[in-house]
Amino acid sequence: MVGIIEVAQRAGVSTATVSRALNGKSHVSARARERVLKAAQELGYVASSSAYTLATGRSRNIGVVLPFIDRWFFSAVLEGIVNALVSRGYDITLYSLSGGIAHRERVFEDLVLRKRVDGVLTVALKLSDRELEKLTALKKPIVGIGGPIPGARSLSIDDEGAGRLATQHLISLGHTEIGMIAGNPASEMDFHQPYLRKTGYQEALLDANLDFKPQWMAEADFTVGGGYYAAKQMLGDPRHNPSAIFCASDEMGFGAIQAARDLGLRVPQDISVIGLDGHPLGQFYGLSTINQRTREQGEHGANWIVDILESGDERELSNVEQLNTWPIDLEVRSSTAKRAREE
Amino acid sequence: MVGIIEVAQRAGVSTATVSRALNGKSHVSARARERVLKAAQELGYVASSSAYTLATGRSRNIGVVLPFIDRWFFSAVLEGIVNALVSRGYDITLYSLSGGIAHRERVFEDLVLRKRVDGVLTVALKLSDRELEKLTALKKPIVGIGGPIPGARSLSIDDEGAGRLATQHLISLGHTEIGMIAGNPASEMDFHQPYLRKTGYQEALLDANLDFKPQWMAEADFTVGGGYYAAKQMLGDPRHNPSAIFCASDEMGFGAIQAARDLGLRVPQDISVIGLDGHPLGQFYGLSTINQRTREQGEHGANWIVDILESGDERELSNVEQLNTWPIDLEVRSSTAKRAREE
DNA sequence: AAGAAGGCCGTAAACCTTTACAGTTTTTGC
DNA sequence: GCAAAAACTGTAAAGGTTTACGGCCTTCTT
Repeated sequence: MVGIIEVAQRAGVSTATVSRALNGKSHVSARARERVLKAAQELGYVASSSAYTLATGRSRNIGVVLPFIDRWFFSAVLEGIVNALVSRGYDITLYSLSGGIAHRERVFEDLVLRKRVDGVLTVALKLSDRELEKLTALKKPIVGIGGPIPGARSLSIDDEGAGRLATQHLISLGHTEIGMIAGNPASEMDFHQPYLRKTGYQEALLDANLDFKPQWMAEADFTVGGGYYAAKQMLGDPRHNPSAIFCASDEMGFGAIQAARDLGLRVPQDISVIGLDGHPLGQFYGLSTINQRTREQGEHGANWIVDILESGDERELSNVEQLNTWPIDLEVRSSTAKRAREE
Repeated sequence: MVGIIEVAQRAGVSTATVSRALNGKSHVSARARERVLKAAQELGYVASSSAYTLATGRSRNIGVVLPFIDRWFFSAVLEGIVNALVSRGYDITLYSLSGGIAHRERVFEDLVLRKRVDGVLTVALKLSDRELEKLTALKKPIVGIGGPIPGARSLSIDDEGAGRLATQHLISLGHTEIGMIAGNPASEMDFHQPYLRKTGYQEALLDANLDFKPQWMAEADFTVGGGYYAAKQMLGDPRHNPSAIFCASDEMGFGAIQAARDLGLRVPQDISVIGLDGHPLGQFYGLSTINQRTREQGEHGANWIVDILESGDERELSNVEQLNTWPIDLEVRSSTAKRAREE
């Protein structure tokens, strides 16, 4: 294995100079730098990251923690994070919490703390006081994507506002019996969107003086399956089926559309459906939605944490509560239309 | 920062004993072990992974390289990999190649080689000779998932056989004009499935003495969008539209179903569609498919590489060509039916 | 009871870098 | 051309762990 010593010998300089030259530090003559670069090239030298980390205390590695990977929202955020991080020269270490609660404890206790990462990016996760406290004590910055983190930085859409906007869109089309398929907080670890989106929906109804029936509120997984079953129950009940549904995610929306079809209802003539996400499939199924540009959220969060790390300002590393609100767009397609139901 | 020295002092032993006790090695008395464990617990000690790596040359970290993250196949494999790896105590470092070719070079040259990972898991990727050679020289095992890797271990379905099976299913339903939407090798980095699945399709036609028209073969992205546009072209041409289509991925299949609908064709009465993957959405759209149990492939590949690393046999670390064929299942749903078209 | 065997344990080297500090050379200003 | 400043370079310590080796203490055998 070729180390920095071999490079130094071949270039006829000391290891200190090699290190400086290779890391682009100043205080090294052009001539020496050139020779070092040449020697390193010829020997195929590449520095050992563990020795680098041990010596500097920095790993150029960000830990990313998410509850799931194979659901669209999470993989899209992750894609954005990875792209941003590699282009800034950082590695990413991936932690998924889908293994359950004990597993989660281990992730935060063991892994994150082993001087292994310079910072932590969480996606749609609420950190416990204990977890937050640990990270804070270590002066490792945390940035949360998709949900506010009390006491730390976060980047999130205004979930309540999004719920309100989606509902208002339906109201503006003349709908008065509006259902919602909301997320199920318990089944989704403990992120925040379910509650907030529901609140936005209720507020919009209240503002418009519209009725709210408990039968119009269902809780389900954030998946196509969840949306399908919930919509089937809601739409299949002839006593009080709504004429429009707001789904807390696009995937639920796809399920709802399919459920409507299977019940013989036409979308949007018989039933309007709006989702929330900006899933690429939405275009094909004509699903109206609130686009939250998920991948860009990931990129932005990743760049943010690197900015903090590279600001050179030690104080920046402490966690401070700071919420960055990410803009959203209403994207109207063919799954929502004017209310056509006879009274 | 509390290190091994503090633990040793508190436990009244040497650092060597602490290390041995904590790593479960022998040659340490029960009494000493107990005191060490207690001291470590009280101090909240957790070993520095970089120092461990530097001293042992092992990182307990596997590099995972994939071309995309936010496409279903890849995120599903990744989910499987992550689950298997964390439960065996390994970290994962993620590399996505979606940044382009220069980026790819960097991943393999810089990152993978920095003694940073103990092994590499690639997903649906063909390694260049150069890349393979580098890894081989370092005695780091490679396992490829989803495609054979010449000169290294790989785990893959029989893509050709899968293509044949899907096509034979359509033939068995009486179809004689069978189209295929195949992958576009150029747009998809350089993995192998596109070509092989196409071959299987052609062989099945040949075996059954069926015609093959060039208009029945389209190349597209492995996405819903790709399938949609390709199917629309193929089905929209009244001169030679097929009565069944085999799509090289389920997502293409969803696009094809939607295209058929938009053209006023009923699935499966007017047109049969079969995909390949086992995408969870398939259930909702009734897409017949070849299920390749993607997530389990990821788990299996991950366990395989850890087995190699922990076999204790140094020779195992060298890469040898070895192909493990992963079984597939035909899953018939409602998108394929007996040919009903009048002659 | 003496000697041997073997289990425990500690010392110190090794892993590979970065970087503070000190020393040397070059440049600059007059 | 000289002194001072600046730029460059080298030595060696530091970073936190693992582990080879040698020494000590038990315990067993005869």
